[in-house]
Order: sequence, then C-alpha cells, then structure tokens
Amino acid sequence: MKRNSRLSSTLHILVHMTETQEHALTSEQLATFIHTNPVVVRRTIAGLRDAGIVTSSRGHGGGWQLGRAPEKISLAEISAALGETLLPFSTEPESPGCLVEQAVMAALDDFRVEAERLLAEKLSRITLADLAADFRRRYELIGVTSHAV
Amino acid sequence: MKRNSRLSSTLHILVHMTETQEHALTSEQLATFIHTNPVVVRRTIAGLRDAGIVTSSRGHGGGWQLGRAPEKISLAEISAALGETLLPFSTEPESPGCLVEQAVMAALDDFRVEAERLLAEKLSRITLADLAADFRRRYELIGVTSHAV
DNA sequence: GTTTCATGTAACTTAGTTAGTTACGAGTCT
DNA sequence: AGACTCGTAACTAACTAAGTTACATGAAAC
Repeated sequence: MKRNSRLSSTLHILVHMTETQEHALTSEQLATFIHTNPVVVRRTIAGLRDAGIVTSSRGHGGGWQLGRAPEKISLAEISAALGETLLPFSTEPESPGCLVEQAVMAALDDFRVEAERLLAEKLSRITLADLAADFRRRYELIGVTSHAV
Repeated sequence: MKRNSRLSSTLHILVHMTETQEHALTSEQLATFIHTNPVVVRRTIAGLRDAGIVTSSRGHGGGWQLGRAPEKISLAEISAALGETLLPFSTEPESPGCLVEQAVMAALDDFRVEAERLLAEKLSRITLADLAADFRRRYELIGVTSHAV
C-alpha cells in the first residue's frame, strides 16, 4: 500500500467484500488484494467497523463482511470513518494575536468549512453499490479480474 | 512554520507585502512574520515569482514586492503557484489490470477532477485585496498588529 | 572597484508521519 | 484441546518536509 492511498485501498477492499457477501473475508485475503499486510488492513478498517460499515468476527470462518447493503454505504461515510481529511491545509494559528494571521485564517476557515460541506455532499451521492456495478460492467466486457500482479 | 501550513504562511506574508507596497521586504523580514528561516521563505515563494505574483530584487534595498495589484491576485493562483494539491488522495494504480481497482479509480478520479474544478473556482473569487481589507478592518477595531510572540 | 546587502540554490540535518512487521492476547468454531 | 482469526501494542523502516549551512551571483552605495 502506497502513501495517501488509504481511501482507494479501502474502497478496493470493500468492493471485493460487496462481491463476496455470502461469506467473510479474512484480513489475510484482503491484504493480498491491496498488496499489504493483514495488520495494516485491520488497523486501517477498524474505524469502518466502529461506523457499522463492516463487521468483523473472530475464530474459524471469521473475517470481515459488509455491515449493511452496499446501496446504503456512501463514500462520504467511508472517508469519514477512515478519519481522512478532505482538505489538506491547516487553519491553526501560529502567532495568536497577529491580526494579519487572524484575517488569513478567517478567510481560509470559511473556505474550508464550505468546501468540506460541498465535497462531503458530492461523496455522499456515490455508494459502494455504484462502484460494484461499475466493476461488474467492466468484468462482463473483459472477463478477467487479474490479481496476478 | 508548521507542517501543511504553506498556504496560510504564504498568505500571511503576502498580506504584509500588500500593506507595504511602497518598498521591498527582505526574506529575513518575511521569515520573522511566520517564525521561520529566510531560506525557507525564498524556497516557498519561489514559485510565486515564476507566476508573476511577486517580484524579487537583489542587493541593497532589494527584497520582495507584489508583482501586481492585490485585487488581481486570487487565492487560486497562489495555491497553484505553491504547487499545492487541493485534494489529498492519490488515484495512481497499484495493481494495473485489476478491474476492481479500475472501477474504484475511475470513480475517484471523476470526483477528484470535478472537486478540484469546484474548489479552484471558489478560491479564484477570493483575492489578496479581500484579505488585506479584512486585516485593516480588524486593525481599526483593535489597533495593534502584535508580532510580539 | 571594493564593500555591503540581498537573492538563488545546492547539500545536508532534523523531525514528524505512516506503512510495515513482529508478537501475543483474546475470542470462536470444530 | 486445537486451529483459526481478530485486536492491539511495540518496534522498525521509509518517506516527506522543514530547517540549516554554505556559497555563488547580482545590485546598490560609497
């Protein structure tokens, strides 16, 4: 797993889980999908479990499954559950009391709040079911999944 | 200068330059505003010079000045000149050939492109003059700039 | 022309973040 | 009881970005 690809890696995992809803997938299996380590998977999607997006079970036959129908899981929820920030810049003051900084931060903060609302709204319109449907469309066209690499 | 605060730090600097348009400010002076090193300042705003947002001159009385009127400098330009990415996530493939990944990346990329367009549009409506005006408003209310800390 | 001041930039150091790994405890099914 | 799997702490490695040092280049003052 490369840097800054937690969202895409997680979506990758979740689409696989959508395609395999009849049984659980282990961290080990999920890890191979995104070429990483089982522990990294568990750590990464722990937040999704807390958000009810996935469930995990221990022991024989255990593993991970979707917590609810993929139509009811939006990318906005997933991103939030991962603790990802939609915007990269900070608005924490470094010179409290400096009026220049206050003016800058006020403008930036206004922008950030509105931008985040906007992005979240956009992401909330895309569901896991949409991604899975697109995958199936591609699959029917080409006919191979190829996790060979 | 803290991490991930390049945009806010640069804006801080630029507002100071807006308020001091009659003469140039040295990297040394700019560095004290954002509590950092002159070299870091030069490195950070080098891109702004290439974009014509600021000009620099060497030697006695040299330093940095705005390249054009603050009304004509938008935050979108500044952000772009800094080389900042508006969105933090990557859409580079890790398993080329995997159809699941292709579906995920396609959705994410669509979102990213539209989101970036949207954010840039928003940022292009805020100019340096707006920030400077807000600073002056705050200054008239309180009466101190305070770079003491 | 020499001195002084300032940028431009390369090279190195330091600090912080995150993925990756190892290890082991705690449930759960057969 | 034994096999299996998650949960999590602790550590290591890799990467990124800020900070620093050093010095060359250019411009103004004298």
